[in-house]
Amino acid sequence: MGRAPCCSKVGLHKGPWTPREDALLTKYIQAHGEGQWKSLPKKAGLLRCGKSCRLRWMNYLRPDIKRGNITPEEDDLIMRMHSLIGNRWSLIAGRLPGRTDNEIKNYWNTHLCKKMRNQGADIEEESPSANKKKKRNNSNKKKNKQRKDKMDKDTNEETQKTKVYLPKPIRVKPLTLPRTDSTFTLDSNSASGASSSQENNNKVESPEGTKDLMNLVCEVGGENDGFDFLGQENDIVNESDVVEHQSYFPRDHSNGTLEKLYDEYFQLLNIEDYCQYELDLDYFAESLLV
DNA sequence: AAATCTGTCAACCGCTCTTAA
DNA sequence: ATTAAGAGCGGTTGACAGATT
Repeated sequence: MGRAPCCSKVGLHKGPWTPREDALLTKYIQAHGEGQWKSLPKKAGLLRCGKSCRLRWMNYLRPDIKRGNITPEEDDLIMRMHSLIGNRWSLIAGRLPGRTDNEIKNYWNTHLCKKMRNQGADIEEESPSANKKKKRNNSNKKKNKQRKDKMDKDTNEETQKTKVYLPKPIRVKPLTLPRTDSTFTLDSNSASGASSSQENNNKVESPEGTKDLMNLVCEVGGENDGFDFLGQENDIVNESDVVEHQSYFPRDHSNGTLEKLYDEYFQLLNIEDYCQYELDLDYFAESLLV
């Protein structure tokens, strides 16, 4: 539709947030709640666009944000989830209470991508942006100090907050194709999530691929109930959902898609580890179907 | 000690999806 | 049915810190 970017307004601040801005935003949201991002900056007395406010809140200021290193358990879950659904960072983050999609995405790009590559996975050698990063600007020591001071301050504030690890709500509807351009890596040979267009060979790009994923998600959800491979008696979805889901299933198994997904899914979740995540995956499926 | 390189991550951008008028 | 605003997502950028040369 060609709307102008929300941050295009003259006079709006961009770049790193100041402690004062953080305080204003936090105070406003604590008083009035989240939402109405468009009008929030004005009401809160911020010279920021709503989008920027939302991002700052979601990725940094929320009280339930979990700080600190990714644990090995989280690391493992991220890898498995990524193998399963690709770069759906918000979905993956939804499985890791207190973690943000941005954090997961960054973690993947900086740690796991490399790790997978070292393991011989079919990951691209280096993202285009990684090459560009090599040109650095090391000036502006003043900003260095400002940032450090701010981070120190934030850290102190963080430690004083009571952290409540609430699961992140997920906006996924099982009956619609979530994104027309969505791609899902379901090729277990690559065991990777393919983060760039260079890896399209490993992706299922068609809408059919999307359907496969949604079906797979339903399978996950029904598992504890002795799930039906065709999703016909999935206790989690409601009746009407089931009908529509069935219409998505490739009834013609001649191409073996469903069987392949099934195999890959259990390869990804080998029995030992799966026991560890069983409860979480069950919850995962339920939350997807909200 | 200075310059350069590399890793990290907050923030931005552009796009799609949802919803309401 | 159409349109526009709001919301959210994933990709990318760039500033900064620490490591290396």
